[in-house]
Amino acid sequence: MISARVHYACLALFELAMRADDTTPVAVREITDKHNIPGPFLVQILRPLRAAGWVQSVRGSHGGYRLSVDPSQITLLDIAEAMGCQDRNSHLSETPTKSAIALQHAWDEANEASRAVLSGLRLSDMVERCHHGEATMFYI
Amino acid sequence: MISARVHYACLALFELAMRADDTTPVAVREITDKHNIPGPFLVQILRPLRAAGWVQSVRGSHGGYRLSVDPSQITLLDIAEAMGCQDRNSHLSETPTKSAIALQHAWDEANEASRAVLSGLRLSDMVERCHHGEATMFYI
DNA sequence: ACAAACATGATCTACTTAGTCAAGTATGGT
DNA sequence: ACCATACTTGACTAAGTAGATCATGTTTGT
Repeated sequence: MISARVHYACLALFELAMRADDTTPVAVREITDKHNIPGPFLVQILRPLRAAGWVQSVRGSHGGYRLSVDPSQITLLDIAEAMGCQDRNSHLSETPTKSAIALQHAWDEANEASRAVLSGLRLSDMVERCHHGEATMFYI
Repeated sequence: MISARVHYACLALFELAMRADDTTPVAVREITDKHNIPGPFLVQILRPLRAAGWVQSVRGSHGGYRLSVDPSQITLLDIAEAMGCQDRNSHLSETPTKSAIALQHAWDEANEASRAVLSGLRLSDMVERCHHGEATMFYI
């Protein structure tokens, strides 16, 4: 359900958010090293993030990336959707039966439930969680 | 998130559940015709359903399938899991960072939310929904 | 000029899903 | 006994996606 792209994108954004007070840009290399993200893969993941206006890139020597929005403005759902993953969640034909429609509603409900969770988690929340340790924050 | 296999499996089980009072088995052909399921594909979908003990097969002429459990005993989550879909939901390496752990918790939460929806929908509920029409049952 | 670092587009491989096929086995009707 | 019907099993193919890599170009600081 969650692709590696989305996961890596989130890790990169966390990293940028955590270093947002420092004005010097963060090199791709620093992120891939710290989070074990396969080298040039992150580059193509950062593209949609830049297209979404969430990060800025600085070219040339000492270049890198910088967060360009407030971390409380982005949710995990936003990130997941920006990465343009394929959803094969519609199974309705042109002439769906009652069963198929009822079933599709069920899938939609389930999907909506997980989207609700992700849309409730902002980038700022996640950064806070990382700083406070994870022991007491999950109640599942 | 929901594969065609799971969708088809549910449709087949709906059909069997709706005709459970009739004791004559339902031929695969009848199900594929009614629900536009590609021919021999349903056959291999019925296999895990039989393995789970939810359907019985009758061989030979006038054979077919019959539901062998109470429809209130099976949930959509049960069906989805019985179809053995791949989950690529764990993104943790051997030495995960705090960020990766916090993020994985978020994915798990989202996943759990949708599982909760599916585990709340029993086969009997779905059959009822099909019979009553779908207008008033969803509140999203 | 040179090196560091981002930009872009093409490409490759492995895996999963969806769907098909063929040969075999069991059962009921004639 | 024979035959049509219908399930059983396992192998197989096709297409699409995710994950990852590479080569080449461009920008900027020293």
